[in-house]
Amino acid sequence: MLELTRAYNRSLVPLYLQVASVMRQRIERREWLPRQKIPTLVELEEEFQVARVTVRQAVNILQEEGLLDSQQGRGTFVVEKPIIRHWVKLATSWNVLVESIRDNIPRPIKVANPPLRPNLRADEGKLSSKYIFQRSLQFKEDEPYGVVNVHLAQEIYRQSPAAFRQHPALSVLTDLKGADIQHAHQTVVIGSADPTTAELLGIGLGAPTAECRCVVVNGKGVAIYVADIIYRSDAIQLHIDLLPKPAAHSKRSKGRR
Amino acid sequence: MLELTRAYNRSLVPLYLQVASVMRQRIERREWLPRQKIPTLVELEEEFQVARVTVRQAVNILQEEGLLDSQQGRGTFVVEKPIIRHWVKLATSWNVLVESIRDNIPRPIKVANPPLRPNLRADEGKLSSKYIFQRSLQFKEDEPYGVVNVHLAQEIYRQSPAAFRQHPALSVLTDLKGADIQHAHQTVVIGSADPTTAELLGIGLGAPTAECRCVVVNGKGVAIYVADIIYRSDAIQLHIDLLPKPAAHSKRSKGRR
DNA sequence: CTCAATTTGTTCGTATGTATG
DNA sequence: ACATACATACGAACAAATTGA
Repeated sequence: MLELTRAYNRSLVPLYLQVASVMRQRIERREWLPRQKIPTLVELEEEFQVARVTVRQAVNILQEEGLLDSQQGRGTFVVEKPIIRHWVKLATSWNVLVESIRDNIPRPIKVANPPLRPNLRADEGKLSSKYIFQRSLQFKEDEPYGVVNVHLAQEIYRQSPAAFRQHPALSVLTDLKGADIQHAHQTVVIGSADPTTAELLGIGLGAPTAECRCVVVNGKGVAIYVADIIYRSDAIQLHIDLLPKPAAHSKRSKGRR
Repeated sequence: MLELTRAYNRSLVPLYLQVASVMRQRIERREWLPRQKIPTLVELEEEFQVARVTVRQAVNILQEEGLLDSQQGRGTFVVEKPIIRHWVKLATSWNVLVESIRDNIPRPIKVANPPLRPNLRADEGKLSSKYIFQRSLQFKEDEPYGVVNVHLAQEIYRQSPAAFRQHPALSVLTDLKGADIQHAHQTVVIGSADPTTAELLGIGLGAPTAECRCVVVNGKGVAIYVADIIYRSDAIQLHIDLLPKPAAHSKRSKGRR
């Protein structure tokens, strides 16, 4: 390393990976457009203040990811159709959530030592006496993008075990008569992949993830459904309508389509 | 490295960093509680299948982050009050958003080469003829946690330049008469820090971030306000009420707390 | 066609970081 | 703590392909 304490030092990850993620971002944000020639190695060296070889390592990574294509003597180009994920839109309302789940074909995963009960914070609801644990994987185009860990109160599970084994728990829950759903909420934070998740999603240990926790509470304040859903960070997107679009008469409860 | 192709190989990040992020996660998720003794080095070696020194490197990192405390002969312990962020709750409705911003004291940042106009997708609205660009930093307890990049249509800015220079654009916009706000939406994806953002937020290049884009469209379909807000990933949390809680009389506008 | 400029690709030597046993 | 192996990063020099004058 040089004598210079550079900005990159804040991060412990290798330099060429840092450079690669900045370049990847430029492609995803369409600052570098498909088929376009990106700056030369010399220019990139200067911009990032790194050696030739380091830029090359970064370019190699993006080549293997199918984002860049280098040609000796000509330059390095963004490929014609860089694969950019962010397909799955996280639901922001109950109806949309249930609808989107109904189309899913989650693949169940056997789990060796299932946790007995969810790790509930006090404000999330009271614990039920016993829970059933299920884990499944969500796929899109044969690629796993989400791990679903569901704790379902046994009293609920008992009402229709067959259905719960075959279909997503949430949609069964919605159709269930005696569920008495009172409240449902979801929190999302950015986390990092633990070994199990990394393995299931095919991402690196510690790679960024979106951790969604969805809790359904019944009339007695008991959490009957607690799901921890972990998405790979590049698979999801969240869309929030802050104001209703047409803003006609601001009807609130307009029948559940 | 051994001859073994191990799971960790999926990630190019150094092993000890991967191990550190798993351990950090356990503390944040409260699987390892404050003051609790964590597994011994030997146990960790076995679990992660890495050498002693590698575990120690990971522990060192978490010590410097103020999460762990090792005592020779006794063991390694989670500190009493591990600093866990996730304070800022991302707004999911217009009113909440405006309210939360009103309390903010963003610190304006000079920007050398401001972009002329926002990079709008077709479905986000039509471009206005000219925009004003502003950048500011959001702080909590003297720590920066968010970078706000705002494009404000000049026609709007002109109506109250003084206010727009002093207050958050969104709250001024809300109070403005001639704004004709028709629709507002926000999208959130997980991204990674570019050099500028990394510098401003004091995080590593390529460290995970939450990228929020908030667009306000007027009656003519013109985007009068386009904000790109980049948060450090550990500072924010998103809370979505899927079903209204008490469902009593569903009072909506109940005075500004 | 040749030449020179441009640009990617490769190699060497050295220093430091990472990971193992 | 030590010896070993491999990865990361630097600077510099050189090779090979492309382009346009």
